[in-house]
Amino acid sequence: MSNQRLSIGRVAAQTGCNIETIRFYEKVRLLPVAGRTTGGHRTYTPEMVQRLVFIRRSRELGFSMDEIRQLLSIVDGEQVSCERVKHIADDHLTDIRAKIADLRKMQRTLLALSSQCSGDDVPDCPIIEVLQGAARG
Amino acid sequence: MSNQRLSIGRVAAQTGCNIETIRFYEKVRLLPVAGRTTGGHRTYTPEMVQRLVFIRRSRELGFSMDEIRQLLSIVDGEQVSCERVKHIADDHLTDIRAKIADLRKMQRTLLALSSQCSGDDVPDCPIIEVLQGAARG
DNA sequence: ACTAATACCTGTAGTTACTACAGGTTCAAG
DNA sequence: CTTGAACCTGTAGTAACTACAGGTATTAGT
Repeated sequence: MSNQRLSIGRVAAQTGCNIETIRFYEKVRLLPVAGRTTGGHRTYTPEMVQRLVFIRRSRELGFSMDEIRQLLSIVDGEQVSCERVKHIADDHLTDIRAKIADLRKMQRTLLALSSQCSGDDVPDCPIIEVLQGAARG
Repeated sequence: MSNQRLSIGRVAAQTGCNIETIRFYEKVRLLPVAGRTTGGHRTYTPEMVQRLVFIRRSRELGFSMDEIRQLLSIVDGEQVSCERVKHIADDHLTDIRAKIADLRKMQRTLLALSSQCSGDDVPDCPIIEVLQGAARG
């Protein structure tokens, strides 16, 4: 492979992203169509690697592909608008808060149930009873 | 419809589950195959409704279909083993804790970034900078 | 230059837990 | 007996990938 164009395997190794995922991002147009060698293997410029890093970091922060698309279109635009970025981030924070609240509710209920459950090999299980329809506090 | 066998629509209304979901649960064998009228409409006994309630409650607590299958097989068994139920519940609690931890990490990072972001219509956005590769504290 | 090992290619199907049709049949009420 | 609502089957779509199968390119070593 020529001097600075990288193979997909090297990009994967550098970014910690796996090969199928890189191809997948191209398919769903998060990444631009890669260049090709004469034999048809994909080649990547440093800029594309950078973009992939951006995508991965965004995913790590829980942004959806759709949100990432919006972020990328801002980055690709003439100038970045901090306002629009903040809006996307804050919406996402609201989602995260809601998910945490849901999980905590489950956790509280389950902890309460589990603590009433002896864990012995007995047939009377409070967890099952609640699931089957007993009222809950 | 005869005296105590309910139509799928009534079951849906009673349980708050939607019709497609009920059919789906039958297909994936969380619910037993429903009876049929001569014309082919599904009919449900109160026991089946009960089972659906069980499934729904379990889903509300975040149990996966697979975990629910395990819980149901315990319920269907000769005798309920509180030990096995508690084990499933406690594993699930571990999952929940991990998910909450992940979300909180995202939340912390995003809050830090968002707070540095003026939200003005300016081109210098700290969120974008971090996503593009600046180091992070 | 040749060969073998590894890397890469395309395309499809599977994952979770549903939801949303399309196009047809049955049921319940009047 | 008709109409409208409820129901039927089967397929495809959602999110974000992952895992093949079956074939071709590249690269390292001789």
